[in-house]
Amino acid sequence: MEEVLPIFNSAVSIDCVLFGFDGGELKILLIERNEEPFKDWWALPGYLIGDDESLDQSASRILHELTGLSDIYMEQYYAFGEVGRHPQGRVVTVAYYALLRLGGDKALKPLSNYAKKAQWININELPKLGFDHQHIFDKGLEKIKRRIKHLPIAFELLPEKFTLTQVQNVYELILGKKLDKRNFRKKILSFGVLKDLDEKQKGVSFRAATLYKFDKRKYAKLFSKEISF
Amino acid sequence: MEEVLPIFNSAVSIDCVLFGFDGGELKILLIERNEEPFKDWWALPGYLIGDDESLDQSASRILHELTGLSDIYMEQYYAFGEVGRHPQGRVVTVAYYALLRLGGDKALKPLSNYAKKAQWININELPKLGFDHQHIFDKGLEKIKRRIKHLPIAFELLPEKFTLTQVQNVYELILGKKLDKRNFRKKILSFGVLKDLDEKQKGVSFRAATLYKFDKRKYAKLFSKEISF
DNA sequence: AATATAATGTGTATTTTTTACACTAAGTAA
DNA sequence: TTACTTAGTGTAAAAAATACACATTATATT
Repeated sequence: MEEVLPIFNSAVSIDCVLFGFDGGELKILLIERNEEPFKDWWALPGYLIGDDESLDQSASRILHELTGLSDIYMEQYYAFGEVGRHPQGRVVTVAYYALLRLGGDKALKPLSNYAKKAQWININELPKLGFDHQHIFDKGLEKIKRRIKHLPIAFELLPEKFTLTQVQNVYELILGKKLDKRNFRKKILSFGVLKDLDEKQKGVSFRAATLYKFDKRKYAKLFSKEISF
Repeated sequence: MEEVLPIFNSAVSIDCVLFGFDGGELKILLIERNEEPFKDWWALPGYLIGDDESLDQSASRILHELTGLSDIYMEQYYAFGEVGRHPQGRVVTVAYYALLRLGGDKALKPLSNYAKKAQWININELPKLGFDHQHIFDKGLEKIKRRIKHLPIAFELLPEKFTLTQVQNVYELILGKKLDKRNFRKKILSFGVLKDLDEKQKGVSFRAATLYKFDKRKYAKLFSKEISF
């Protein structure tokens, strides 16, 4: 007696929640869609996985095609599969997030015309999003809030050289609350992943702050360590 | 100009990693498969999602059909989608875990004959598993290790009434190391979710320990709280 | 040159949390 | 009654988290 064989009638997509920090603001990357469904709507960059790609590979490729960005390490955080979430059929989407350093160099030019354009938008001024993307974004924000408390992932948002005040700004934006300056510095330095560059900020109109960079080797070690019970 | 429409040529499945605690051992629930591929192999209980079910609903239904268990709260933790992971086509699987109290009452009887049988197996004595299920299990174990450090989820593994020593045993099994008895008790009680039942263990051959139960209301509150930076 | 401005950068005392550590109490079995 | 086995308990020390305020420095203005 034979059970029903798998029926390949579904699709799997990837959606990317990319956080960026720019001009003191926390932003995410959205595209303006050029295709139905939700043509002309804003949405998270996302598309169907390819037949010969793992989920991770799909995520990188899709991000590249829709935004022009490459070499971005993204982390998978949840799969969304409500029945009616895609109007054209059953599409389960796997969501990824990443934290990015913004600033001049990385241009946004969709290679596919599936997206009209890609743009960084302040997370407090999000437009109405297509599909269930608002929900996917909300979960992504929650996720990084939890993460940032345990690991110094905030550095991924900053340029190579940064000041401690900038780091604190990122934390305050993500956590949505003010932190004490002295305690913050004490704690963030205690991770042991910041290197004092013996170098000052340039082009600021008041006292220049010391620049730091972060030590990738030590940073990587932190990820393997676990807090013990 | 028209982009390619979504092509519905994939399948999505659910796999469940159910942890159970019994006789001082940490076990997971496996099925012996009755269908190709991997007929006669051991595997995690899992099957394809249904057309009219969300992922969560599918997970509950599949678990029930393959093991007879119902009313189990499972949590999604990762999606696995390597290209060759399923020999019959592209199947992306979404993994769920749950912690269960074992013991007499819950019988294991697969309703579907997709599984020959379901059985609890010590996590240190796992057989070779079909598909990439060993990998899925490994990730699930990692996940609960991290979780148990922050939230008292171990109680989900215990019977309604339990002793503090039993709780400690569960922690030690999951974390894979010995813990100090006094410090453990201090900490576990400090969560404020345990209720002293003023009642002793019965039928043990030495000094009987005090029984506790856990307070579901306070327990639920813990989940919403966050540790602040 | 002097002054105002705005952000940088620093220390300590207090409280809370974590850790390390060893013996007595109670119940059962022989 | 004795031997055995597990339950149950406290304290001191160390480490981490918190609360809190002012002097310093570079620039811009007059």
